[in-house]
Amino acid sequence: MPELPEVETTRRGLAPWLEGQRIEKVVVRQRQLRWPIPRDLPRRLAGQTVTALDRRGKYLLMRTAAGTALMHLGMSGSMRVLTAATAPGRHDHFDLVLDSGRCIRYRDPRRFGALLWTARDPACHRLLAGLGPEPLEAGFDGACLHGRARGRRVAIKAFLMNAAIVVGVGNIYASEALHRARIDPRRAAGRLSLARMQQLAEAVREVLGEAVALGGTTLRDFHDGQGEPGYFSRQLRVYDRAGKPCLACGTPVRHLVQGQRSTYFCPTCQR
DNA sequence: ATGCGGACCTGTTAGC
DNA sequence: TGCTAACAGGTCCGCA
Repeated sequence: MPELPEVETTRRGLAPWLEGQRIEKVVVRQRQLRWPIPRDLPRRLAGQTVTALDRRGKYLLMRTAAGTALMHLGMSGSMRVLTAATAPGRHDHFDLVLDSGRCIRYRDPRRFGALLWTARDPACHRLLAGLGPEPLEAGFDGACLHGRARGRRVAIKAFLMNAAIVVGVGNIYASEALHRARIDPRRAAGRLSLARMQQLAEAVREVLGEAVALGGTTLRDFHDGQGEPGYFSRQLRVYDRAGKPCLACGTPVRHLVQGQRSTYFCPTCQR
């Protein structure tokens, strides 16, 4: 479900409720997520004050003086602000109960998400250490894409979705960015000129930036911390539009499968 | 080093 | 109407 814009939307929605607040306790109902929630995590987090809620790629970093909780929403995760008394549902796997009486509840039907703890600099954590640049910050541009693509034969779409190259671009925004940059998703990454990579970097920034501004994309079930859907869905130009006219030229949008993931593109606009 | 396929898990929908 | 298969927004890991 969540790509960078959805995670950032979640972060922005939760930050005001978390930052400066003390965590009274952590209630774990289901430990088995992508990795088991560490047994000592509730003990380490209880009594701590949240100094900041940050994001790195699709990970949320909840910082405290004792260490940092890493949270990932996987494919189907979401987090909401509730009052602690609200009855939990079947897939509500853990709660962060605050002194204020609020409760940040994590829900994830498929359990591909994660809640982990690190007492050290989270940037050095094995899951974060190898991540590429943030697409909406300085350090990401066409030159870095071009440089990293040298000699590589992977399809540009898979390349773009590789978090070691750039973080935050998932299946929806990869198709959207390639359409805006007019690049065929099947092209070998190493065969694209610097100029085209610059267009692609710009398209990635544009798509993700607009999506963040609209609160992300809700296709089926994404909702922010307040339970609101994202409004970028309407801006999607190719994703989930197979057979419908390309909004630029009218050619029917094509669907294909790359590496077990759906890709959508316009065979006329994208070369 | 790179690239590919499988693995993790549940819910929803398309098709027979 | 009911069953089954395919598919869904992620990404790590092991193997060739």
